[in-house]
This record gives sequence, C-alpha cells and structure tokens, in this order.
Amino acid sequence: MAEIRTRFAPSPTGYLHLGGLRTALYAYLFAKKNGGKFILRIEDTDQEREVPGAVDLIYHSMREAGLTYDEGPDVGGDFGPYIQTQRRDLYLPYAMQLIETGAAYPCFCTKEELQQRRDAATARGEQFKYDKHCLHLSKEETKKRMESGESYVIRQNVPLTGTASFEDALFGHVEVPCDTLDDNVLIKADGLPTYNFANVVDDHLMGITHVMRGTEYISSTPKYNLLYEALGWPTPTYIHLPVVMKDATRKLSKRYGDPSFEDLLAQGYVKEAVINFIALLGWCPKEEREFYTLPELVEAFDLDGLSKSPSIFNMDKLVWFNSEYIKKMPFEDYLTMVTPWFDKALAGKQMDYRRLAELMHTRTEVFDRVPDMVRFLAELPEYEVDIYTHKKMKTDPAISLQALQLARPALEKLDNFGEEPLKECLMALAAENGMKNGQMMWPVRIAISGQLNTPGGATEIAYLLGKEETLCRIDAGIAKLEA
RNA sequence: GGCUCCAUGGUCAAGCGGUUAAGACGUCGCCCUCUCAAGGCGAAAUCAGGGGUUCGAUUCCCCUUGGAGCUGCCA
Repeated sequence: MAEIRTRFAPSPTGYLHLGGLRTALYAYLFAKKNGGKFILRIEDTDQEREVPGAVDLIYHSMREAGLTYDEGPDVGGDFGPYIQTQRRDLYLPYAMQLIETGAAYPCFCTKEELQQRRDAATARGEQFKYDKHCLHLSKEETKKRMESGESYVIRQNVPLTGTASFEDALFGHVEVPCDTLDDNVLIKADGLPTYNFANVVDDHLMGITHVMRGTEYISSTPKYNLLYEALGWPTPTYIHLPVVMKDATRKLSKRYGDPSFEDLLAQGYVKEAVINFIALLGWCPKEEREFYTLPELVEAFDLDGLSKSPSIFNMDKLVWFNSEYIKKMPFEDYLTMVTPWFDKALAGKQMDYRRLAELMHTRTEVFDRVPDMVRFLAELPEYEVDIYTHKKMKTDPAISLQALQLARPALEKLDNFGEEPLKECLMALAAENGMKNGQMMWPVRIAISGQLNTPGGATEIAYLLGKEETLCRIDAGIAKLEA
C-alpha cells in the first residue's frame, strides 16, 4: 500500500485560527497514525489578501502546537516548492492541457462586466451564472486575442447536464447536478491559479493521498473531481471536517473577536490543554478517556470517531481542561510559569512566591486570571464594612471589631510569624474568648485582604503579608469598624 | 432563491434495531473546611416533529422543521 500523505494548506491571511488548527491536527494525527507523511503547503495565490508576516506566524503556531511537518516551505522536501506563488509557472501547462481537451477555455470577460451582470441578475432576483460566452468564441479569435496580450482568465468548462460526485470517507457519496455548477476561474488574469485549480494540481503533484479540509469545500469538491478526471489523475480520498462554531449559528472567527491559538497561549492557556480539548471537539476516542498527549492522540486517532455535525467551541470546558493540566503540572514547572503573572500584580513586593504558588496551584484556571487574584497582597483594596458580616461564620461588625482588637496585640507579640504559630495564636485567642474559630478567622482575613475570597485563609495571608503589613491592615480594619 | 450537508441534555458526546439512552464540562445540592478553590458524594437535564419499514425504532427510509456550507479572477 502506498504511503499515506496528508497536508495542511492554509492561506497566509493572518493568525492560525482554532478551526484551522483542528484541521491541521487531524491531518497530522491521521498521517502519523498510519505511518505516513504530513505536509505543510502555503496557499498564497490571493496576493491581495495576504498579510505580511502571516507565513511566519503559521510556522510558529505549528511548532507551538507540536504539529511537526515532514515537508514544508521551511523544512524542504522532495515535492517543493511548498509555497504556491513559488510554483506559479507549474499550473499554466495543465490549464492549457485542459483547454486542449475542452475541459477548460479562455475567457476575456472583465471583472467589471461580470460584476454588472451579476448585479443585474441579483436585481432581477436571479442567480447569476456565467453563460459560457467565451466558450463559443472561434479558435482563431481566441488565439488572436490571447497573443495580442489581452487580459484573460481560464475557466473550467463544466458540463451542462449530468451530475458530478465524489466519495467522502466521512460523508459518503456526495452528488450534485452539473447545471447548478458555475464555470469557475482556474487561472486568474494575474497568471496565478485560484484555489480551485492550485489545490488539485498541487495535491496531485505532491502525492497527497488523503485530503482533509473543512466542509466549506464539500460543495465544490465534485467540480474538483471533474478536473482530476480531465487530467487523467486518480482522485485522493476526501475527508471533510465539520466547522468549529462559536455558538449555534456563528462560525468561530477572528472577526467576532474569538481568540486564535496564539491568543490563547498568550492568555495563559497551556498548549497541551488546548490541543487536547481541540482534538475532542468533533472527534471521540474509542475508549472512555479524555486526557491525551499528542503522541497518545496519534495512537488513538481513527476516522470513525469523527463527527459529522459542527461543534460549538465550549470555552468553559477549555478552561476546565486548562486547570486540570495546570494541577497536574509538577510544582516547579508551575512556579516557573506563574512567576511572571505574579510579577504583574506584585512587582517590587517582597513576597514568598513559592508559598504563594503552592496556594495558587489548585486555584489557577487560566494564568491571566492570576494577577487579579493576588493583587490584594500588594495593596489593600477598598472594601465595604458589610463584608465582615458572614452568616455561616456568625460574624457581624461588632464581633469583627472585637476579634480584631483581640488579634492586634496578640499578633504583635508573636515573634514567629509562620503559619502554624499564627494559627495556634488565633485559635487560642478565639477559644479563650468564647468565640468560634470563624468569628476570629473571618474578620482577620477580611481585614488583611479586604476581599471576600482569597487564595488561602487568614493565617496563610498573614504569613505572606508579614507582621508589619498585617498589623497595619488590622489597624485599618479596626478604624473602619469603629467609624 | 438554488444546490449540498447536518440533527441525542445548555455544551462536547457514546450509541451503529431490543440499553435503566454512557461519560465529560457546566448547573444545583451535600460533605470537607480559618474564606474561595481543590477533593469526595449525589441530583436535575437529551433522542426536533410527523409519517413509514419492522415483532420492535434514538438507530433504516421519506417529508416537515431547524441549523450550517457553497453560490467570487477568496480560500
């Protein structure tokens, strides 16, 4: 059996979006699972839409994701070049061959003319379809106009009757009536091929055996098969992948401000978590399991786990995956990763980062949420007195004031400001004064943190703050409660 | 509008003619607890509707409905 070759063929129009990443991931997994090759090809035939730097962004994202390709623009290979504009001269001969056999024809209609006719058709409430006007030009006239340097395109000559079809490994047989198909442009006036043509030619020339791409291509694939047939080439196996949605009706897209892969990494998502989550979005493994490393995904991947319907990108679940990955991370790794996020809120403060990291490790869902969670350590936030009142802790402003007034001198006398001594001190104080633990701990924690929820209890916070700052904040609390 | 595709809880989804219709996220309880998390236990929640086929449909077929994609000298 021939070696399996799949490819990921993005256009350099910006960052790598999550739908694209998933398509790339599946193509990678399928190739690797079957001992085949995974290829990266840059489809930059639309010069107008190209965004400078986008190609490098794609390389970068692919590396970050761990999707190493066996062949590609920056790694080479036997089927290069892997950038379509660098292959520009390759396409025309095939187009000419198509013209010879009648499967294509030159067209001299200008964009403007076409647009007018399209608009007119729309105004009449009709669907515009190219009328094969230039197909009926005489050979002589065509030849003369081409040689005179007149601008022209080459169009696919789709039959007016019959049907075109293809077999999809996921969707099965897909067939469309030819009369609903338009004569697409194969070679543009600038000499570059359109996606419709470049794709067919390159997939064939590069020996791609399995074409994996989004379902947006499903309706034009029958037309591509017509091209393969006309060229006498074997068709690849098609596997169209459903799109990733933002919600029930909208596709995930940068236009709506949805994050790209790089955005997620910048926000503090762990790349392994993103890959893991993406993999399970539209594909389900055979076994009852949800945590997979990339190599494990390769091992587990199979086509019949693929879903046919679009799936909604569930941010909540990504967050959950991310927090799970963070929790499983060795502590030292976590400390390294979280340190810059601590710095954002605590820069310049003397703080036991290691202890803070211990407290934060199971509380971190996404790294960019860390600064807001620890900022109170740098500066006591403004807070309302009513947060001293907590029903379950049985506290109110009066009890809180009493607790703080008791705690203040006791803590001042405490030489060892470690968590254990702090705890013993405050607990003992509560017991001596007939208070419940919560009636002592809650007010102290509120006074020294100024907020309802904190990553750690009163003693941990007091330790992190240190004696001086703790006493200072308790004083502020007392003043606030007395006011 | 035309063509194509899709349809199990709020979301991701298992299921591939006979099941108490898995599991996960989220939600809601309870436990633990110096707050919040984490952890443990538990609960609610799904086969879009209508026709067939069949002894029997979530599962196969048709229609309706809903959604998506395509309908560019974009990919």
